[in-house]
Amino acid sequence: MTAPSTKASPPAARRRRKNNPESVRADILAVATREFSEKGLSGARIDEIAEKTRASKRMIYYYFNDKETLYLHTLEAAYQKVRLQEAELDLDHLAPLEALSRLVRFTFCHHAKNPDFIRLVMIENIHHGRFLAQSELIQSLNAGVIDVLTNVYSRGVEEGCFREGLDPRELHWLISALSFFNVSNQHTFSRIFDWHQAAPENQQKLEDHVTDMVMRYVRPN
Amino acid sequence: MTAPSTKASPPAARRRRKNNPESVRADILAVATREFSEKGLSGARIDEIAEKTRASKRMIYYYFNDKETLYLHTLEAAYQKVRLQEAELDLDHLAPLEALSRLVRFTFCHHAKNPDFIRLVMIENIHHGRFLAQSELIQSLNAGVIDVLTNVYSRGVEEGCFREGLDPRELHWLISALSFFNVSNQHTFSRIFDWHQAAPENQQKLEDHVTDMVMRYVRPN
DNA sequence: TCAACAATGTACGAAATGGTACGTTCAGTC
DNA sequence: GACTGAACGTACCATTTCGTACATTGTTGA
Repeated sequence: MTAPSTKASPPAARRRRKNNPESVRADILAVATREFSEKGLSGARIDEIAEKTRASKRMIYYYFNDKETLYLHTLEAAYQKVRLQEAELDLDHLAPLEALSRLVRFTFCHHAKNPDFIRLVMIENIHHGRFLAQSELIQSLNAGVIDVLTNVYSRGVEEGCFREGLDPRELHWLISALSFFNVSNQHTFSRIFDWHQAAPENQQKLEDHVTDMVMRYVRPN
Repeated sequence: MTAPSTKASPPAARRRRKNNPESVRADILAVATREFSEKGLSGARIDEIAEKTRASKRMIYYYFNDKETLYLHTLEAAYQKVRLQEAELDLDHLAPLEALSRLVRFTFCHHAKNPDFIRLVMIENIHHGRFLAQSELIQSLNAGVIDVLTNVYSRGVEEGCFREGLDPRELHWLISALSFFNVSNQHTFSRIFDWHQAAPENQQKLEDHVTDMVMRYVRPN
């Protein structure tokens, strides 16, 4: 029975319940991201997400209608975050060689630093991309990535430091593949070949190899 | 009440129940492979596996103790199958360039033709490779892969058609990454970039690019 | 000030799900 | 042919898990 201090005026110390929809929603989404990325759509438990949230299970169903919708929002939020980070990359003022090399290293490091995102994409692929297909948001977000590469690549071809005839989309595919695999298959690869792939020195080596590989692939002759 | 014909002698037409342990076990494993690779460890349902089997749920628990053990056996069987197919590859009598190129194409095609295996590895990575770690069988199976590559690579270096200083294990990593990603991320990549990656002509293009990329990576200078 | 709607807590329900108890049939041996 | 252990079927149980009904509290605008 803590007396509510001066009923409605200041956002004072303790109130019985402070409504804060946006924060609750964000909190749920953050917890859901961890849970889904860790255990997958079917492995994650709504009750467990609820427990780890400041809110209650009721709130999950209040803001997101059901488990699958929550998962979809999680996926969308993850893609949005990625695009925001990518947008910071400014390659237009760099020479093509330098720009491409930086893009590759950025992608590699970015994936390595965001395993949650990678895992969500893995999980989404296990589900045949069925949720991603429902999301117009994600579709629209990803147009720009290819544009950046197209720009860099065509500049490079003009200047003669890249060979002709490559498709920017396929180039993006190659860069993605190497950067993605580094995170997605780290556990099995490390265990099978008894090689601590996550160790900083090995990560550095892989980053160099991946960059080197792409650069060798695009250079003339 | 079909009268059992001449009680015990010939393996005649219809009997009430024909005990066939090995076949039942194999059947369960085959169904489990499909279910686990399709829906993951937590997504697959024992009841559903049982339904799709000629046997009953009781038999699953009879031969495999619980869900996780069944999953582990599924994983082991998948790895075994892969190694058997790889063993058919005979590269020792080929020139290094030809041998490496063939190895890359083989890996790429093999992965493409065995999405179940790829998906199981994805799922295993979602579980941090925790089951693979329990299996001495899988650990032992995978030693040979690197040996083959080491052989080809060192021959190539001697003959001067490969550059020095590369680590066969890292080379294997690169080949795996490109071949694996082609299957594992097909759904999200196709959907995001509105590109039918699974189409034969695109698969052919990717196979060529991947091979090309590896060959350019190892060649001298 | 007070109605009206938004936000939240509590308790519960129904179905799904992993696993088991218990009984029956098969197949080889003495 | 009786006996024994392996192979198998049926029915069931205990828990988990998604989701909801219902009551309550906060907030905002007229």
